[in-house]
Amino acid sequence: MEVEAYVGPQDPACHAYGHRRTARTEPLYGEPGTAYIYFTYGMHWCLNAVTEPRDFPAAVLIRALEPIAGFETMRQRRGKAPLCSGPARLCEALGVTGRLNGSSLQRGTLRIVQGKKPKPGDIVTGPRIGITQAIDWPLRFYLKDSPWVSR
DNA sequence: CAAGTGATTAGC
DNA sequence: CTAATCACTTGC
Repeated sequence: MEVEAYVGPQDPACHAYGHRRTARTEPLYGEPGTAYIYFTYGMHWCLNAVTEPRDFPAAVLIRALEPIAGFETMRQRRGKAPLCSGPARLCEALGVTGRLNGSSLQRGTLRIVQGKKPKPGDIVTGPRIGITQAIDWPLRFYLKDSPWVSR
């Protein structure tokens, strides 16, 4: 329902800005379809999908999902609504942690698969949330009028 | 609105 | 080594 793009070495908000390559950012340099999962603010996990070929460090942050199954499990993990609206909320609901960092999102236990194709014009863009650099880059993409987007 | 929380990072 | 930062969430 909602993602943000972090588009590589030239993007000041990307963890791999200036080709920063450390233990944390290493998965960003991997195959497209790799999970990049990082821990932030001392308590939250965030899930990204690596998007570009090996050695070009770019990814999309998954910010919101439409929950379609496993409500009871997600409810137990989260304790409350919203279940999957927010990058750290959806990780908690799905049980996503650093254990899956670097794994394949195409063949692993956590997968991203083709869903309903949105109609032209249903996806809109806007500024990314929660960053201080390049805030004017319209790299947040979300489904118009969706009740599931985080904002 | 501010606090919580600890890994990560740059800079000595 | 130290200190600043942080792609967030919750509760006031």
